[in-house]
Amino acid sequence: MARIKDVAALAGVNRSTVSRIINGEGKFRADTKRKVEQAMAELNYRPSAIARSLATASSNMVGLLVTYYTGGFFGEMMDQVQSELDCHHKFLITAQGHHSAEGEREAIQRFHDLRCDGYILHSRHLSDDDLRALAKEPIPFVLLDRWVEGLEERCITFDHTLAAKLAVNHLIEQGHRTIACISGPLTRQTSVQRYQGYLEALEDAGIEFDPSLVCEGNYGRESGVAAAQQLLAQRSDITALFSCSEEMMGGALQFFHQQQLQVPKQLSLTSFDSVDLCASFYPTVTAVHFPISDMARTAVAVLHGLLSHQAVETERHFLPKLITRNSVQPLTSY
Amino acid sequence: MARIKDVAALAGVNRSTVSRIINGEGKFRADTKRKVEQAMAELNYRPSAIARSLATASSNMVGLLVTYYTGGFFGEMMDQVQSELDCHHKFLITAQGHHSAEGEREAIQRFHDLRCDGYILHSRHLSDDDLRALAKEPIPFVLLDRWVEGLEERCITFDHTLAAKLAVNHLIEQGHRTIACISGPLTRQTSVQRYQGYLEALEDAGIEFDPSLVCEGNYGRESGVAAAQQLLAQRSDITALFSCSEEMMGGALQFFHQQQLQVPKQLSLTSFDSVDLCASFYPTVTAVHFPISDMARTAVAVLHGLLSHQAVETERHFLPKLITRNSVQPLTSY
DNA sequence: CTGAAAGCGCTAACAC
DNA sequence: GTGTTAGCGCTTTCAG
Repeated sequence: MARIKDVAALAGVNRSTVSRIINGEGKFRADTKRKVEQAMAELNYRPSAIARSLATASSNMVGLLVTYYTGGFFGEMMDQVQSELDCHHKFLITAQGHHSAEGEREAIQRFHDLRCDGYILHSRHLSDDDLRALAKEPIPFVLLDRWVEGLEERCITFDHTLAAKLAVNHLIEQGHRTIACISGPLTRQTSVQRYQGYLEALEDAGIEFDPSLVCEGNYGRESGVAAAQQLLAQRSDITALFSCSEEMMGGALQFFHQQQLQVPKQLSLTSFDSVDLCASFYPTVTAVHFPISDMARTAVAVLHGLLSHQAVETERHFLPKLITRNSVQPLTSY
Repeated sequence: MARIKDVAALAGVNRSTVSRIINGEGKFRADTKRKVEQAMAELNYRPSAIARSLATASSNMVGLLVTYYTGGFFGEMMDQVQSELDCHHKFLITAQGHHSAEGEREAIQRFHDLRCDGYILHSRHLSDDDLRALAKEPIPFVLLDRWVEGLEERCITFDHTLAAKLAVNHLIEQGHRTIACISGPLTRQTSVQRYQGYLEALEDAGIEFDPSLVCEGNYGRESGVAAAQQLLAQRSDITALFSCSEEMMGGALQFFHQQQLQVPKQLSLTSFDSVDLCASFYPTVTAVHFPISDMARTAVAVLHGLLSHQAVETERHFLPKLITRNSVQPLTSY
């Protein structure tokens, strides 16, 4: 593997000249430049990002922490982050948090060991205090889909409560009163927010809350079928259901099909959705879209601002949008 | 950020002693070790992977090239690769090929710039010759789900032809004769192999091939609905259908639902499947499982063997397995 | 506009 | 067992 000194030797110049030409710093005699470029081509020279990192104290790497790789959600996120990073000629390092604070800590440790310039954290298990402590360290980071007091500038957030409200309101507007809810794990901040939205929508409409109408899932498909089964067993009078994740909705829908339940004729459905899975169900399911792509892109922009010490003017808070499909029917038409 | 020399100074020893202790090389006085460890803890010291890479000429990074991040397939692959790599204390770098030879080349270039120790390539667009040329370079790599002559040792392969045959045979065994096929893009080696399996199954059973029974998709869900629509329009006598990807099967199934077509009563279905999407459909779809997880893990093992110059005894060729679900019915029962 | 020389943080002979 | 001394491949003052 050719090194800069080989190029310099072949071109008959000093290493620093080659370095400057590579980095486009200053002016050079056209002749010098030509010779150097020719030498680089001839030797098939590519500067070592590693050596460069050491010399510049900047690795050009960005760490992305996610909870898990499986499922479409993470891929979407990563896709956006990588594309944006490509524009800034930065490398992406990923690590999963393995569903524990310890795992997330280890992942960040790896980023640190690699001397990443900054991190994008989709952290679900580190506490607000952990994060605030991390913010005292010199490495900048942004938080994706998380709000931590005192770290507002680094938070890319989404209004989960409003989103859930939108989805549930849509059912209420269609005349539904007995609305079930499959929530996410209530140990997670965003799950609680979504659940909260469900509650608020009911309250706003003057519908009394009934705990037998809610079932806690774990965001996975299997938990969706289990929840649907349990809910229907508990309450045969349910006319509508709201799921806090698309996977759980998929599971629920599968169960309803098995039961020969007609959607939306006998049961109206709305859901959360981040990767448009709801568009692929039958029937297609009306859902609030969680704009993870936009948020991921914004995260990179904000981090880039932090890294280059420039203020970034982007909106950090995202609002939900309801996408109407074929899973909801007015109650009156029964 | 503390450096090794700070630790050495605080512990009152030489840098190389600290280095040796970190890397567990040789013996040290218990006392020295204690002092050093204490100093490291006190300074919150973490060795710089970058400096270490430069000094050892080994980055401990492995590059993973994939075609695209979206969808569950890649996540599954990455999950396995990362876990295995974790065991060997290696870092994972990923890049997507963006569906072009140029994109794949760029991705590999990035790995090279970062001085990755080795690559795992899920390459779909580089030619066999490109790959053979790459094999002449000093950086070792393995090919995931690809067979290239002359590179057998580095190829982790799957018998796509046999897999498709299994899926189609299953339909034939149930008495079906008019079997449609939604193929993948026939520009891809593995797509062709799957299609080939369909043809061979027909031939073995003495069923004449009819081009109006096949439609080429692009592996995406949308192309599945389009293909299903087209096939049904062309041939109303189809009794069974085989899809070369789970996403396309999902699309097709959605279309069949819209058409009120009963599966498997009026139409039997089999599919390829890598992330068990077929288990989440309604009805669940009988499918041949593409063991991407096992293959990904094997890829790491083989690459690790290459990196440590040890022969690896693992089976590099994977065989399909049919997973029977609820989408197939004997033809006689019509 | 280009060269000389020091240094980024670590490891690896080689001494002692 | 531990210290000394060179690098690894690049950038970056500082001269000229």
